[in-house]
Amino acid sequence: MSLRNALLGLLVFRPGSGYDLLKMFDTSLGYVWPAKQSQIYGELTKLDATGLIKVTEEGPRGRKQYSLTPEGHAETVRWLTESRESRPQRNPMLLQTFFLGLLPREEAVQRLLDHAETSAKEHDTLVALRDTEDWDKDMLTVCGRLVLEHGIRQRVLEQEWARWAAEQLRAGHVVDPDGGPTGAPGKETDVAESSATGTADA
Amino acid sequence: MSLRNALLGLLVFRPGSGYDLLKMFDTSLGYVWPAKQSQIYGELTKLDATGLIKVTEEGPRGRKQYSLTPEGHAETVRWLTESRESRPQRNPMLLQTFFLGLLPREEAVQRLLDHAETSAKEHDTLVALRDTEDWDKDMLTVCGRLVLEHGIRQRVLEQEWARWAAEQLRAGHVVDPDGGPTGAPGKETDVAESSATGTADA
DNA sequence: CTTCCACCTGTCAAAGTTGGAACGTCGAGC
DNA sequence: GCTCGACGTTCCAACTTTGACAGGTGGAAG
Repeated sequence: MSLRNALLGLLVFRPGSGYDLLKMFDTSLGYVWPAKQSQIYGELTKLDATGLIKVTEEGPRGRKQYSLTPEGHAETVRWLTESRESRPQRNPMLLQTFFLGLLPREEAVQRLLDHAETSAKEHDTLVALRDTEDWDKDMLTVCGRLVLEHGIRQRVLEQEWARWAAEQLRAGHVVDPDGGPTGAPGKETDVAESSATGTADA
Repeated sequence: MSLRNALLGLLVFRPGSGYDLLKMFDTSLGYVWPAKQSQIYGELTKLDATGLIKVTEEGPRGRKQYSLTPEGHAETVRWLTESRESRPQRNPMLLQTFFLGLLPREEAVQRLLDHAETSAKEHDTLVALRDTEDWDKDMLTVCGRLVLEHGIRQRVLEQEWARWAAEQLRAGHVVDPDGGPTGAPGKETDVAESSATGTADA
């Protein structure tokens, strides 16, 4: 339901075609709300039908420029005001982490360190972006920066956490079914045979 | 595609019925990978058909206890080893933040502070959980703790970021179309009229 | 002995997402 | 004059997720 709001949000600032919007998703908004071309065009058609946006201009290559209608603007503000239902987010990386005990210990540690490194690279990319001179020319100025900063902090967190977690595993804080901490460099460090529930986060 | 792996992962530790698995999702795994009952039962049927799991016991109330087959175990390990495609995650909160400039300034600030408070509450819940005595009785010991720790750190980040962001907005680091920083307590602090791209993160 | 709750499964429609194919056009450069 | 890349749209099949409905059983408490 939020792709719809993302599109409306972008159209508040300036009218644009499906292609324009697609570009914005690819270069920026997509970092917090990915969307494919097929989905965007489809949603635009629906929004047009609903009357939240309308075609205000038709360009050369069959280009259709959409603009927000007053209803569309109202809907956007309503959406921003609406209370967010904070549902847990899917996180493939944490899901895997949950079951990392099934891998040999060194392999598990490596997985975590890889994550740290990936995050470090992403971090650098985002920082470079933040420090770009012409930022203000291309981006939603203020709030875009807030979101970008979140991304940067997030990457720092991922790095620190992953290294900490790797250390935990490496240090042998692994408890086998019988309870004692294991130091064995054995093949498979299958953890927690006896119980199958865990707790995590979003 | 990962619900499948989540189910397999849980079944590695002990056989269980759809109902058992549902419980685990509700109380723990669901924090990193939410799933509804209808989805779980459906997926179990499919996994059974594929031969990755099989019914090893039928209980009183039509209960079907599933266990991993060797193929299922192999698949789980394969999945853990497989490289993760780090696709950006959807984040409704950041999506809204992106467009927060459409709200009157004080309202926007309040949105951010609300987020901080929500995160603080979640943080406390997770910390309480971490410090629970009988943790090891109910949870996947080691890796579950790693994931839990991630959740805790994440909540700290959210709080700090949200307060920082609120401060940024409040401090009037808002640039109007003409470029100058705005201090006006005006009705609508519509930001960034002139440009419609932003950059964010996952 | 009845009632209620926890247990336990199944199915379905609707919506959201993914990934890809297909098709046409304008402009720049060779 | 041709080609190629960027522009620009539409459609579709497959899969995932959500939310609800529908139904049946065992045991404990009153």
